[in-house]
Amino acid sequence: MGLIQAIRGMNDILPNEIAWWQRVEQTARMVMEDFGYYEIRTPVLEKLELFARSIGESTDIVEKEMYAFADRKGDLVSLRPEATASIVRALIQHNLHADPLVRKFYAIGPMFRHERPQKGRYRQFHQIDVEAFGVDDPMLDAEVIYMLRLFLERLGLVGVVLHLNSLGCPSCRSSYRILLQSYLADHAETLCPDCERRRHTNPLRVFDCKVERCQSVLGDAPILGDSICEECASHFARVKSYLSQLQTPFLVNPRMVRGLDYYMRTTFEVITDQLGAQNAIGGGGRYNGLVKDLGGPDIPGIGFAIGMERLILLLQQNQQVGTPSPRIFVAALGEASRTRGFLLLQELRKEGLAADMEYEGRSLKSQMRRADKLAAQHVVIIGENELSRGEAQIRDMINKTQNVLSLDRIVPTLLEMCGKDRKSSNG
RNA sequence: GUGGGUGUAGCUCAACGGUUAGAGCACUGGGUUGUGGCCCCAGAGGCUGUGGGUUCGAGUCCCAUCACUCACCCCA
Repeated sequence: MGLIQAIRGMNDILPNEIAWWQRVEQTARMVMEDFGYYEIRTPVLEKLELFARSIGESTDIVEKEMYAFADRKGDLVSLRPEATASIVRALIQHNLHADPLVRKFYAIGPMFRHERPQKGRYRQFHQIDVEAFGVDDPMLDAEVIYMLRLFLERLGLVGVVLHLNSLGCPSCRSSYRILLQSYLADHAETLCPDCERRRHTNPLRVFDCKVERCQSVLGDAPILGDSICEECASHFARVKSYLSQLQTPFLVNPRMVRGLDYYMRTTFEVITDQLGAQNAIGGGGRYNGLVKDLGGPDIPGIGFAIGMERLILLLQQNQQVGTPSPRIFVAALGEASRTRGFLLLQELRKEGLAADMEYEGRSLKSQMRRADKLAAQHVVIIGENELSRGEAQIRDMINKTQNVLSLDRIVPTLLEMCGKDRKSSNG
């Protein structure tokens, strides 16, 4: 089609799937707020520097995936590729850390990364994002992970595994890095070209490689967990202990490395095997140095993000959502009846009843068909005969029964019949 | 950014290089003076993604381009 289309990798979310989004968002809000999180909304556009400094100059996200450009004034800006940086910026800018009550935030909204689209990967995608500041205790690490699990459980998600790791702190990681680099140097000729490059730029990332040769090399590689400092080790041990006491299953994955530089100590990912190549539906970790690096006070932080598209794809594979609500349909025959029906329709809506009609004066049969398609529970039929007597018929579409009522009793009667659940929507 | 696959009706898909491009579902009307689902009949709906080329002739073959899709890469 030569017509204007949506930009590549950016999708319309159409009415027939919006119920999924609403359910996920509502569930998220309920769970997060029970845990003491407050919603925050930050701009989708930020100064480029914010992302470069927080995520890391040499990460893939910053190097090649950002929607970055110069605005009309010449300032370098970018659509946000993730939410943490913006929330930290807002925290610092508004001194939110000074308020002991408001240090836990959640945000829901679109993110942008210029990658080649694929199943579960889009250029505009949506995240539910959670950040908690000011607490270094592993109790919070465990609680954050527990909340993530509870959220997914409440949605009825099955078949996902929580991977857990500790990346250590900057000091123990740098000593490990040297260890790993020398090991990789010894096996340099076996590595794939990508890993040969990564060996210098970001050796930890070699663990993510899916090439078999590389994985076999890594079998004997030094493990980060063996060389983290005592403090980090004990932090990690306590996280695991709390999780066990919370009966939250996890899989320690010493090879899990995450793609953003600011993570340290606890990191985690929720993995599925049902989405093809894009197997992470959520992930996060601790980032104690980040607030300070961005010019704020030296306070710790931890958070995670959930990919809504991926989550919903998974839910759709295993569940169904109903279409909303009780509906009343007004069927009218003849010009005067149509006018009366139109006025009645608006009265019903004013009373909070979901109702609709056929506006184009089709045959009664056609109108009944439409009512059936809409799954209307009741149809109000106003023909010329009824109108002349000041009456209408109410047909119960489920029981196939029908009776005559005077027009002025229609609204109260329908209110009584569907009043109880008129605001329910079975999601 | 690199590779593979696919673009035909609103949707799912047919059509050996050869008349006027078909089917199912969905839609509209009728079968029933004014009553839904099932059934039957009829109708409407297409610049075959776009632009070039080969050919007497292209939905079909070639090139380009755009989009979708899967994978690499990376991540949510």
